[in-house]
Amino acid sequence: MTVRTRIAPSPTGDPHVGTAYIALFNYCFAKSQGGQFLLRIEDTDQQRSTPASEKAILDSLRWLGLDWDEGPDVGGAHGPYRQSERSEIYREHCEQLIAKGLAFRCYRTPEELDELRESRREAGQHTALKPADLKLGDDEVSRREAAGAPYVIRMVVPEEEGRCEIDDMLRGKIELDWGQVDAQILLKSDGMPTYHLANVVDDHLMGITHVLRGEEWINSAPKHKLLYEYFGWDMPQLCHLPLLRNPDKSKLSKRKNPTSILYYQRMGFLPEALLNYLGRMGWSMPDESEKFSLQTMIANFDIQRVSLGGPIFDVEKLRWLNGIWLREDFDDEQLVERLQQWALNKDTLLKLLPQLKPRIEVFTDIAPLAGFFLSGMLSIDKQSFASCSLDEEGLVEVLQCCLWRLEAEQDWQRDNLFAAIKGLADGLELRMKDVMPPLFIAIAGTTASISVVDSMEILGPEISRARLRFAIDSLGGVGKKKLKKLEKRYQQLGGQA
RNA sequence: GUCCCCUUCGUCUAGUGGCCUAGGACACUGCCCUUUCACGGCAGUAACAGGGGUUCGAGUCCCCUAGGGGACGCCA
Repeated sequence: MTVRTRIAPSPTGDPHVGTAYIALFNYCFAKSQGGQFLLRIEDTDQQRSTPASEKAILDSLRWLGLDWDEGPDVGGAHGPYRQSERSEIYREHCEQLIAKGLAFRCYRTPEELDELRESRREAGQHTALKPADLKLGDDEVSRREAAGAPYVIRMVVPEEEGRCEIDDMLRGKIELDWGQVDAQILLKSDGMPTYHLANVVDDHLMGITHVLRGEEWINSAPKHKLLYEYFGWDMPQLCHLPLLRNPDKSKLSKRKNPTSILYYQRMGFLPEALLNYLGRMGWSMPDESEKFSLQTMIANFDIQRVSLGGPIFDVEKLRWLNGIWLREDFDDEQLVERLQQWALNKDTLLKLLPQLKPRIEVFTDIAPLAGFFLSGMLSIDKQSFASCSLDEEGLVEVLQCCLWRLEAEQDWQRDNLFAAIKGLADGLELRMKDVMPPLFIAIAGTTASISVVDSMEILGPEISRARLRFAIDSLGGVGKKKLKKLEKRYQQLGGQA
């Protein structure tokens, strides 16, 4: 048996706990049956993937203890495969399908596609575009071809009504309408494959026998089934896992919850506890025990014990579990080691010292000055911002815009951070004198502190962003309507910058 | 809007037709331990979404309704 998780680097470089969640179940499923666990990196979307974001996600999985196997040699690369390195493979497979009449080149422009969808929406129900909808006259095709117009390769799908049956290991038979299945793009105009093509081709070449993925993929399963048929390959067993949720039950998102594995790492959670907690999401041990190691989970793993309701990620319970882990499974020596790995080490001190030295006279001055570097969320409330020049509404606006700006910041260094904040202040037509104090309070808890951009650099993006969010919340948060207005304004600024 | 998935305490869950007077865990409350706080121990509040079937018997099987979520991209 061989399973594989596809990992998609996020544009911000944050490795998402949802990814680790899926990876964990793939890992346990494979290992419990003596199988292989492979990784595949999605990097054909130029927006998302950078070497840094890839590294971040691989490091995170390794930190959690989810080591992947060296899979079969597919297209000349080992390890966690990268799609873009083998774009030729996907093109070849597309050509095969075209030759068999199961795929076609499509020269439709984005504008035409919008129109087609719109008219379909008005007339009927499904917005799925069929090959017949997309077809152009022969002379029009050759005209665009001659003009060197960009094209994509799409798959042929059934035009007529009917049902497609999908087998799910947990849900049994799922029936979906062919009507909602569109002529999916397989190869984008830049020559890169879409998930759907890459997924099927990779899985076949890698010898994947079981696919465990998030339930957001259920609706595209018919496309995948069709592709397997087109290629004449056996389809792996499918298994759709529930999605992790925010407290408001929507799909887990960073706006409402810290979702980055790096955040939990920086906050001082143990990888053992985080992994354990993820294993309790939608899954339970036969004896219902709460605390278990990865090895224990594997030894007791039964995919049928997955419960289908989307579990809410509850940081409170994760904290409790982490406390149990560090009390029960670590003696003082081991804990010292973990603490040093975390932040209590020479490197951290060396980073802090240049900031601290001018401000201290004796060592004991350090604790009050640098305490916020070792803290999670600070104990601040509305009162903490009383000395700021802006009113509460203004404070929230500034902090929210800063948050957005800093969420987009790829290169987390003091000078970049300063430039970002300065640019934002200019755009908002505010003086730095008004913008900086709330930032100081959000990041350090007080305006009497070391440089805020240096602090942010040392704290790292995860904690810094979380503190900004926390500060916004302590000021009462941003209402939905206001958020939209603000977002518009912020986007206009983005145009200037 | 259309299609799909899901539904047991506030939250994570046990439950695979009789063992369910629905069990455990987090959180919360109270008590004990303790110079304090925490840890630990003990106890308490709290759920089968609603309605119809099937069955001798339904949290468990079927149907309808409601609610929640997801998908409808040259994102994954």
